[in-house]
Amino acid sequence: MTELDTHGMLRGAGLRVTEPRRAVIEALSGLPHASADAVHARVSQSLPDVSLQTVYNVLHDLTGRGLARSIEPGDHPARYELRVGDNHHHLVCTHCGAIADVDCVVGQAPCLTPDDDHGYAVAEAEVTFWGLCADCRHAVVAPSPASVHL
Amino acid sequence: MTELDTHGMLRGAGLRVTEPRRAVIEALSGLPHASADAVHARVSQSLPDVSLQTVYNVLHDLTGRGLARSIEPGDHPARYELRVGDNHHHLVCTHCGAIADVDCVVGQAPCLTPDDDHGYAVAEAEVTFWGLCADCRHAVVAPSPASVHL
DNA sequence: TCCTTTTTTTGACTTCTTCAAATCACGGCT
DNA sequence: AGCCGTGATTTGAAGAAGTCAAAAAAAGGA
Repeated sequence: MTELDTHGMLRGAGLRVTEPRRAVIEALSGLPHASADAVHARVSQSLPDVSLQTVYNVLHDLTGRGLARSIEPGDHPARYELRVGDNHHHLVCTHCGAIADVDCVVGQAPCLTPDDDHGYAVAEAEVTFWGLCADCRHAVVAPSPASVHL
Repeated sequence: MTELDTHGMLRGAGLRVTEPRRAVIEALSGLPHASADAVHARVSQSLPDVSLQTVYNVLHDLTGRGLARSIEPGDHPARYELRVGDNHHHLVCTHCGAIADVDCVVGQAPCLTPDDDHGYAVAEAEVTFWGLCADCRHAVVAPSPASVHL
């Protein structure tokens, strides 16, 4: 198991080392693809006084310095991950919003060049796979109205 | 120029034909990638009493019946388009949210199969290219603080 | 034309996220 | 080791986008 060097990460990015920030990084490490709320809940276990606003601030700082990445799937709340810079994509559950990682599908830079860029300076290509996660397949598809038994 | 058969589209989808609905489809036809607000503004030119809520209702109905598609780019408000079922993707401006169409990049179904689907029933692959549109490149990048002249 | 069902309106409300001012604390410096 | 300035956190309020719900209006089949 790789030791998580929160101190080094923060200082390396030019950020001050504080308990809330270390706790957010640790939360994200244990909960990849967590929402701000989920991070807050996790952080609150060890630091009950950290506010949700602080979690938002920290997540904003981390993403701004490249230590974290935010994923904003459709109309689901934003989620955050520490995996950055390795060009991977996401499976998103249309029902519950759960997210899973997908390593780059076609070689290393899939679909990275549109044939016509319409004058845009393209910086990044993002691939999102939409579907039902295993849990929701069972919960949503399987029990038809008539077959549900409580 | 193809004539827009709003009546046929609606009836074909099992929806009643109403002025607000025809107007929304026409707005979308003239403004591809319009937000609900933009559609409402356009519709208001001919039908000033149509509420924003109605526009939301209509857009919801149209997307539900497959007549329109909604695009939800990151933290920008949702946008809508009539082009459906032709597997194209989008260039989104990170600064202003402008959207341009990109025809399918790699063959016909790019990156459509993740090697590991993590138990998800994948229904769709969405590719989004992020970058600066031509206007924003000039507005944001070009004028450095010192070189701006009012 | 009448009647049922679908649409539209109105207005309040939810959720996620950001803004702003005041307080607090990290950490470079002496 | 202690001070101080800048950067971090808290608090509380506000904002944007979209949804919910009940009542009024209109579409279109009989």
